[in-house]
Amino acid sequence: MASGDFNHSRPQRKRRKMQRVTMTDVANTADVSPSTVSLYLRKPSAVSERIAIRVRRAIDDLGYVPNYVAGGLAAAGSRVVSVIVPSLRNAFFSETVSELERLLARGGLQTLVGHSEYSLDQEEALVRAALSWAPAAVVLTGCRHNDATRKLLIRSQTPVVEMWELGGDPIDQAVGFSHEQVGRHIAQRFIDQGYESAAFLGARLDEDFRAAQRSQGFLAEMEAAGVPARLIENNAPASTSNGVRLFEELCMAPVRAVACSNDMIALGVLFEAQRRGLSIPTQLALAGFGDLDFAAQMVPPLTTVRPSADKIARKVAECILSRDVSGDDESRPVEHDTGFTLVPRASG
Amino acid sequence: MASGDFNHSRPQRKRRKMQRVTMTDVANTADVSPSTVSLYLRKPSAVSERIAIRVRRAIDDLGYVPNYVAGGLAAAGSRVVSVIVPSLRNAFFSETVSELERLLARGGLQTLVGHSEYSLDQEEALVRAALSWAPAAVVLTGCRHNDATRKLLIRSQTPVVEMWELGGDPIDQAVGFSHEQVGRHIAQRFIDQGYESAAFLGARLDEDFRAAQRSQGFLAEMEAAGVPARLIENNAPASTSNGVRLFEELCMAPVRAVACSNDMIALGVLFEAQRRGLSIPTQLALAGFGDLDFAAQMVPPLTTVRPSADKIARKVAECILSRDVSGDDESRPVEHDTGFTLVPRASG
DNA sequence: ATGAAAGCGCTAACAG
DNA sequence: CTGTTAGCGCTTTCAT
Repeated sequence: MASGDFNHSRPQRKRRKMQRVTMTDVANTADVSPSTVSLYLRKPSAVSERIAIRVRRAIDDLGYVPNYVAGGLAAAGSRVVSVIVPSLRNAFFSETVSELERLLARGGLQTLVGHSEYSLDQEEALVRAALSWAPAAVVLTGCRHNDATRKLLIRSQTPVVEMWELGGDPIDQAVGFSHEQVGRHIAQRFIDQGYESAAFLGARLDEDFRAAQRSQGFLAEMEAAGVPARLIENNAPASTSNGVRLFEELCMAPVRAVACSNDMIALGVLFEAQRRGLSIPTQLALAGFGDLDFAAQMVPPLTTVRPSADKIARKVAECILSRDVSGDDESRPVEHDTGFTLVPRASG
Repeated sequence: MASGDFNHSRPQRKRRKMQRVTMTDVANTADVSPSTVSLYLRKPSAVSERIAIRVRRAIDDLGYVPNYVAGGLAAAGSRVVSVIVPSLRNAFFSETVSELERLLARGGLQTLVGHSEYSLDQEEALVRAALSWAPAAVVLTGCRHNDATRKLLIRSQTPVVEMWELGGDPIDQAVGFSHEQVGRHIAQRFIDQGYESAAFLGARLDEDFRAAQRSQGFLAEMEAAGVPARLIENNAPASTSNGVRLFEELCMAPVRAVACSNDMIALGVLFEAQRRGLSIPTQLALAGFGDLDFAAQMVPPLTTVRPSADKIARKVAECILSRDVSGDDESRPVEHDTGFTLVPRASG
């Protein structure tokens, strides 16, 4: 990525010189010095009650809103955390971002989101932009990044958390689980049930490395057990309609059990199976990944894997927040395994 | 909200005084003045090719990453847009945020997200935090806000876009459609089909004002047509499992047609109906809202309403981006109706 | 416990 | 086209 890429200020909106209320205004009104106001804001207990009252009044009267931008500059580090996910349309990530935002907000941190559309170059661009905010931390999805991204991040000294995947060598901290193991567990379930043939339905496997790993684990385990298993894939998003499409393709040469990239795909399979009069699990066994809300409601309920998105979010937040108070370093890199749960249900 | 709320800098991570590469460093290396570097970054065409080359080299050699925080301070206005939605778990909003983020990024704007959990007070807190970033714009969901929020926003002179709903009096710009009309259209469809009784299944109606308006429109239209219609509601999220729950409650006194808060709820109804052996649409007609991906795949396909989340996102981005270049003011407030489409399918 | 002073890294007139 | 000069609003020693 060339250097000319960051033009951080195109012709800007003519913000009229509105006299924003500043800390100095507050100080004047309260008849104290600006630094005292600053101190009060950051550590109210450090100023006398008499002054605290005056400052508080001034703030309310004036409707003062602090300027984090200025604060960030002075303090050499803003209170934003940049979170970069492949896609917000994906329920896993929107769930994680949602929980993360909530948790970080408690710690006084603002969440900056970006989505890479599963592109490593796009990710690099986002990281570049993120670093321009001198963020308190950068959260990335997965442990596969291009070289420039890694270099940028390491060089910046910014705390980094990679989430939703384990196994690469972490830049700093990693929180997630092994997707290959997920695939293996599903395969094992199918093997235990005695199904004699199987397939994995995958979407965007060349971009979604985690889904690819699940498929690989699945196929490997099947092969080890001597159960014939195929991979059907395409490059469309992991949606229900794509599930229908993938399953249609699979039906040209049917199998006894099918594992899906995720629950959305599985939902598509369920519908298409209904349309074709295929009974689940009698004629076709079905498994998904994600344990999204509807999985348990399906008819029949879906066998799936619960990755606990919020557990990941909690752990990530913890990494960031704790790092934030203690200046501990050199303890990295670390991997935190949040595990996953196979949820056996009637579908397969 | 009291004044003590914003402590924008808790004991901060001890960032060692790492010598971040600054613009001055680049200037020195390239043997030009800092302002020339700044100019090059913002308007490459304004510097001579000779110097451009030197600067570019220096940037690459040094691995310079611009500091937006400093830039924002100097330019009196950062290039972030704060987007506040009720929930990111909701597919409508994650879709909108996703698209918005993409579009704004093109314009060099970073997206700051916050979710209010459908609470007006929470929203106020988020707006307060957002304004601390001197954002280029604030995007809110819906047109219902508390007084403090409105005051804060108006006072700040920040461009505001309220999305996903029309009908209130906009603070600045509004992009969306009438949810009441959505309800009426669905009702009309049911009336046209000759169903003699109906119900609306609603989740969180006292917090989700938009869903509440859909229910009101629906009920009003039904009443006008003399078709008996009931409202079944609870305070759980608008999920598939809640759809099941609401429908179970409805089944104590069945009706001929049921309209749902959204498609997730409708999916729950479909499953529960299947379990009870109720045939759709023969015995029960069903309609949703959202036209989520799976709606068209359901068995039978779901009659629903398509709000076009990305159309909203596009229009919002347009409002922000265009405002950004031309300093036009005083043209507000404006409402942009993005409309919606009733998508009739086999379910009802 | 409070204040004075010195920047943080960059942009934006303005001069040359 | 390039450089000089002031800040932007806040935090942070360091005195008092």
